[in-house]
Amino acid sequence: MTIYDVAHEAGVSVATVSRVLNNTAPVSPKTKQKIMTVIEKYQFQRNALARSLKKKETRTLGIILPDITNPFFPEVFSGIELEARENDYTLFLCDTMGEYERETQYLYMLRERQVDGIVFLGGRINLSKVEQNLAEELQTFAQRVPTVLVNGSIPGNPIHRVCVDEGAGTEQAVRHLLALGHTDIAFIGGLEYMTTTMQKIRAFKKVFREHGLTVRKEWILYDDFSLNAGKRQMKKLLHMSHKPTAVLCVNDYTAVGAIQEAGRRGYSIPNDISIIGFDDVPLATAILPEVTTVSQKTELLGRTAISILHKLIQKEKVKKLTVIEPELIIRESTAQL
Amino acid sequence: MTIYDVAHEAGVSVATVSRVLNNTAPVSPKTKQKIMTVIEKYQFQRNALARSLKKKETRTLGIILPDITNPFFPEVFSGIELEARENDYTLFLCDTMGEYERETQYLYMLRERQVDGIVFLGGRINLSKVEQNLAEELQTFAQRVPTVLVNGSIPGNPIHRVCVDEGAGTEQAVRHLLALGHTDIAFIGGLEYMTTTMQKIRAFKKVFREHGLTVRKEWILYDDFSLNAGKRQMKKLLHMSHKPTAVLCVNDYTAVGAIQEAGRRGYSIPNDISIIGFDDVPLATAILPEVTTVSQKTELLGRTAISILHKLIQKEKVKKLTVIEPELIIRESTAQL
DNA sequence: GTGAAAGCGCTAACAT
DNA sequence: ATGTTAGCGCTTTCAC
Repeated sequence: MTIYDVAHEAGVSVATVSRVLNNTAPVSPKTKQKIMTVIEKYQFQRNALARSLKKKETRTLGIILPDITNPFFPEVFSGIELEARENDYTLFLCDTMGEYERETQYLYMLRERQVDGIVFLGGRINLSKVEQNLAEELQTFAQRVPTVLVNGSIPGNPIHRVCVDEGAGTEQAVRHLLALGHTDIAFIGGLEYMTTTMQKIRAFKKVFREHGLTVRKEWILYDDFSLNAGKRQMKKLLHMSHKPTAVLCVNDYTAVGAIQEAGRRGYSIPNDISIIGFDDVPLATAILPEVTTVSQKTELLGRTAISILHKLIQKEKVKKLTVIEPELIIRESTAQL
Repeated sequence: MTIYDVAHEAGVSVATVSRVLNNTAPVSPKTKQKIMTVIEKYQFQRNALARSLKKKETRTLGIILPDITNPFFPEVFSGIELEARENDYTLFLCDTMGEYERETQYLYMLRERQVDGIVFLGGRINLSKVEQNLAEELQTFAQRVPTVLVNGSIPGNPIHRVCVDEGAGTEQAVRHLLALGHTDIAFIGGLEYMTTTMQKIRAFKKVFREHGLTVRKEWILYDDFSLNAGKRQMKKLLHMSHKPTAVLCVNDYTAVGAIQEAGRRGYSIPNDISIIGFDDVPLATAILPEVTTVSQKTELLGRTAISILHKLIQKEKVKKLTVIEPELIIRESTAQL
């Protein structure tokens, strides 16, 4: 059923039907009524494809992320969805499952589908050294379709982005530990070549330096971002002759893994060791002790990304970088030395 | 840039360009080459809107689910994505956040967008008594666009569905507990009017009946599906004069909540109380003790849903109901009485 | 092997 | 207030 069928059945022209559908010009109550009756009778729904083709706007957005299974992403997706809904966008969700090549594929696919904009999380924009061609590709893309990066960047920062200040968050965490009397602090997890990891370690070192302390190189343990990373590296730490009294983790997932491993080996958290996470995903309050962590304000992060993207789409002026201040959430996994 | 521009630049007709783009008819190597050159030079990408409008197929699917923040759903979404990708579908993700009204909105929206099919998880199809009009709406919808329901149904089962046999899974769990010597078993969580809850309780009772046991009414504790539900109801249980020695939880989330609460009150799991979850989300292995649970085989579930949907779309014959057998995963939260 | 042209369902400029 | 009509960018039939 098309707009023509409706027009015919109601004895009017397609233009008039279009007018009542879009409320785009005055139509007499009578004809309007006639048309509405037909629409309801046949449950007519217009074809968004045709509409978008003509209007050159799809009201659709692409979200590219590396792993929906990692609890951080559903949380920010939730914020994205909320804000998108308010602005009447529908979302394509593209999970690259950590493969950079797939990012490229999705980028092309989304352009073919004429999305009004995209938001890009994780993946290549988290690499401290982005391959030249990956960066260029994304930049070229961003010139053609409005794009915002979340918690990441590419060299030269040519693309709009919204970021949590992970350095500031880490500083808060370290200061908290210091205030509790800890100076033997280790850092667990995160791939060395990702900015999330680097920023945190940099901030960690900075605070130490300010306090005239130095961080022990053997206590900086790189790994991936998984639960098992936390377990593995905690185990390593616990085998050392000189053990830290507190450990900072790259995210809540690894923190939980670390806590589990410590518990399994008979250590009591936080009495024997203080542990601190990052992100504040629901998992952080699921375990005993509940994890002290740094909130990324995930919902706000998602909402902000869309609100910026929306402005970009309307060609409003927006500043290139929006920073979100994280917040230390003190719970049960940290204690006085 | 359109196909016309390409045609013009290459000195051929649009038909020919279309032919090489779609490989839909033989084109001489020479002209093909000319066209490819132009395409690469200008980075031409075709407009999927126009294409879909003409072909009456969009290669898009709508996924409607109640809460992407609940770890069960990202897991099945992952399976969905995997299978969708293999069949070249792109996904609209619609999170209703538990609001039935929003399901309706998304249903309409997806039809306007001409999706080739939808998969529907949770929400109204999980209600043991679906409101008449909600059921009808969905049924009418399913007649017009291929639809598959995951872990749910509506009266009369007119729509294709794929379900995990939650009853069978629960039976395995109860038998496991029985085998460990437990007969004082409680059940925690789940809204009373949802099928996920009902099916489990029914199976629970059935196994008890078979063994000549009866379940204590005061040990069946309804609540929602959250972590806090687990905490709340475990607390209640622990305040009773006669306490169960084992508890069955409606999902892993509540199981973890229950474990946390028990631990907080000084009970040792599984020594004092055995606890068993359902779903087998990653959370289940994140805590100490790792939780014994029933795997829903989430990835398989997602993949199956799409593979059925795909067949439906191609108008292949598919059986109305596909059942997936769950599997008991014995870990650390259950022990001999 | 290639081209001309109709048409997918809609919007919007122009006419009445 | 309403109708006519020209596209939007593509696929596909029908000619040649």
